[in-house]
Amino acid sequence: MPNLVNIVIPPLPQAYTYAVPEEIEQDVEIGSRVVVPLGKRHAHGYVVSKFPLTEEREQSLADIKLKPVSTDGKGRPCFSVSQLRFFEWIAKYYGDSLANVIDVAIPPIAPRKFQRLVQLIGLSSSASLRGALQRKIVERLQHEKQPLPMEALTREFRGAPAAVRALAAAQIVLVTEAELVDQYLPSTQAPRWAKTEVKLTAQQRDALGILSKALCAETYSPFLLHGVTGSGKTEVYIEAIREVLTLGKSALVIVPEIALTPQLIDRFRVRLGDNLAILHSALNRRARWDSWRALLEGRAHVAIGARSGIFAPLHKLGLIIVDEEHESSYKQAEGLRYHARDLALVRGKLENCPVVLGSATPSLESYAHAKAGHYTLLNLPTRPGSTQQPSVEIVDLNKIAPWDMPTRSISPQLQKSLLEVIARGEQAFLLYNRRGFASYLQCKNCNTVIECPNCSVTLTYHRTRNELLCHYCNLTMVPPQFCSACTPTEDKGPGVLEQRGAGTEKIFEELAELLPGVAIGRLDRDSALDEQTYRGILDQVRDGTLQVLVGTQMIAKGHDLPGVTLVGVVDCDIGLHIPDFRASERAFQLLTQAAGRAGRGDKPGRVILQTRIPQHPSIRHTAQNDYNAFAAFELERRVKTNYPPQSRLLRILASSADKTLARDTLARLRMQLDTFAREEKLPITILGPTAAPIAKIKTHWRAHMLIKAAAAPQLLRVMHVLNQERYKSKKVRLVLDMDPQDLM
DNA sequence: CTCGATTCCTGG
DNA sequence: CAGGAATCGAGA
Repeated sequence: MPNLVNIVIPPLPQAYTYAVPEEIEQDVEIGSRVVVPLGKRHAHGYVVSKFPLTEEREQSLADIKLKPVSTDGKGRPCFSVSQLRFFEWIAKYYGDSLANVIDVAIPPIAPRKFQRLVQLIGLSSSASLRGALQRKIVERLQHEKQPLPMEALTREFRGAPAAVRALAAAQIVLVTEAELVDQYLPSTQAPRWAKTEVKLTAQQRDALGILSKALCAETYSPFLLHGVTGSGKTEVYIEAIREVLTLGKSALVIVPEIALTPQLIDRFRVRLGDNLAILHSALNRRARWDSWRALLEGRAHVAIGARSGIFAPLHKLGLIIVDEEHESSYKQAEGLRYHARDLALVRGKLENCPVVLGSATPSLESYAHAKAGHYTLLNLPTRPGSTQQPSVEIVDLNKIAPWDMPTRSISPQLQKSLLEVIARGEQAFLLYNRRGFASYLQCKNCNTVIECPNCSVTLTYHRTRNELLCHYCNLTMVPPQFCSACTPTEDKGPGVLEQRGAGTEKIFEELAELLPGVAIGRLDRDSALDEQTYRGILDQVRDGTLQVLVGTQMIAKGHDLPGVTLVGVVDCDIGLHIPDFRASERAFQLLTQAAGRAGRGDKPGRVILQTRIPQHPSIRHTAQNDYNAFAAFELERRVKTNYPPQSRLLRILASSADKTLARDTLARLRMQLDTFAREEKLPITILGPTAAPIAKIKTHWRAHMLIKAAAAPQLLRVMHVLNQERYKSKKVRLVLDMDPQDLM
């Protein structure tokens, strides 16, 4: 009787049963990547279960003809059994297929690449060398300690292959075949600034002490490390990881994509050695696959990765760290909408290991868990050494007459501080969380605002490109001079379009006017097109080439630039008036993180918050540097309104090219769910359907519905019902988003 | 009625 | 997803 296996073949949602030929029995394990005949072709799949063919199985499989699996190569597993349990949990929780989870979790395999290496073996009495070329090659090899790739020799000397062949025949050189390992290789030498040994502060030692106990225990234990900006959370992480490694276990570190820089990696590598695998979407295919295999084969014991790093194949996981746990970018915004921080906790539970969530501004979800005693709270309330938290001043824009403003957006107070900072040779960050030059163009005559033809948003004017740009579908157009919506009138002529609302480009211009001769830079998605330019701009701040940097939220994230002593938030109110229950929380996090960029060196930092609502909790508590007060206030509001963390949410987003179909579909589903909830006595609240805040994106009309429940299991039952309906109409796309972050 | 295009459906 | 079957619809 042959053994059978269930194979998942992404993107096909279900599993298929195949027979295992006896010859390759040992090569087919859970997690093995196999080749299977599927219809008239061959496909790649993963083994997800293995079982013998019994009588009853034969019955249930009676109407299908079993085909055999085969392996390509060794058939080593791509993931472990415990990872499979994790994948199954994810599939169930997010209402997706196991196949899709595996597809998202496993990096695409890269074909192995080999290179020929040439090394010197025989003694090179020059007498035995024939020709100048052979002599040159031998000379070249003598200067190298390590074997040289054939490719390099060929590049250097024309006709090298033939000469090497001759040298090999004469036993002077040895040519070997080696697999080309294309892993991430940061600077091999420790960078100047990276300290190999660090003395922990008393606070850091205390936090580490509590963690240490848990590291030995082999049980799930979640921690919330609440450390103010600049308090040195990374040092605690690194020391904890070192302990994990001495226990013979492995550790996983998740950081936001934007923080996963060569600098950070060097910092870890200097202290942890080459034991490190990096998982990063910017790595090429082979490098990513190589990191994966290094972990799988136990050659590396620490993984650092962005969101998708949570799937890393570590053995004997002893610690999971999620840095900046409040970052909403940990939630995948499309496809499998998983939350890496939430999954870190799930994985910790499945693997029986501690999980550390770190942040200066914890999410309310994590704060609530800590407060309820579900997580152990670790505090780093101050910066190490003599470094102080910056002093914060709120500037109430209501109290300043427009004619007293040095420029439209810069207050006298901010101007004064900027001038002082520049005079002292220090640097300033200005946060303005909006791209472009003008948010929209409006007709002076008829007040029509230019909107994107595909999306229900205004087009932003970008002056450096001289284009109107849609931030949702990337449509660009040449800005028209006059309004096309109204007919020109006798007295006024055609409708003139006015620029309204500012963006970073506008603030940049105001600064240039205000501070002639000062080197000002801009950091936003438009100026930092790729990793390179992004690093470049920050390096210019680091080396003092730039004195003032204006930018979007990009400038608020994690940089440690000692020269920056002033942070100005040009308009704190952006983002506070959007229809999202997390608006206040996000604003507080952004403001506090931005403020945290100031005064990280020896010089004291200063923060200026410009606002028209100075009494707003997000702004007030940022100014007082009081996370706990803000969190307590906001949590109470969430309790009153029954939003997370008080409740759990499931969002159902419908979109369709037809203007009413999306909403009608949801209305029908709502009736169905109402009935279901009544019959099953399911305590849920359904909000909507309503048009989504952005009613149209890329010509598709959007409607949504929110389901609230006290706990996840109720939402999972709803999800199950909806999944039946999900693919019934091709004209409407239904997205089920568990624990949504984005409600737009 | 026919041919090519388009949609639908299945795969072990 | 890919391949084949079923269905559609324009042209003869």
